[in-house]
Amino acid sequence: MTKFQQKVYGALKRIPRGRVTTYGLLAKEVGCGSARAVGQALKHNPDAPTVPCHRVIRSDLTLGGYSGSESGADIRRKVRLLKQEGVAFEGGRLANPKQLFRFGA
DNA sequence: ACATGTTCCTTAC
DNA sequence: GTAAGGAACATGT
Repeated sequence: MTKFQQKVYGALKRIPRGRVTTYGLLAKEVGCGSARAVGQALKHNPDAPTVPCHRVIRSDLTLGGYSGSESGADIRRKVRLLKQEGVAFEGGRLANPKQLFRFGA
């Protein structure tokens, strides 16, 4: 567990239910500025239920990836979880961009 | 829309 | 210590 991961997970847990964030915003929040580093931290997710990585999507409002795959049953589960929290996806994209959560906003 | 470059962190040799 | 990889973003063609 590195400090970077702690920061990423901390910020991730700060995301309220029914909202989602993007790799870019999350990266900016943790102070790295690089979404790829965040993706690495998320894919290493030591505690999946403690770290709602499914609440993190791409800046393109697409799902991006999940469990190391950009498509598959994992992605479907991700959408399902988000939908369960009130975040609907349409056409593989976030139906409501206003549900994007910005840190400090 | 597709291809290329950039940026930061983690892991492997 | 050096090299390669990754759930991305931005820019150019």
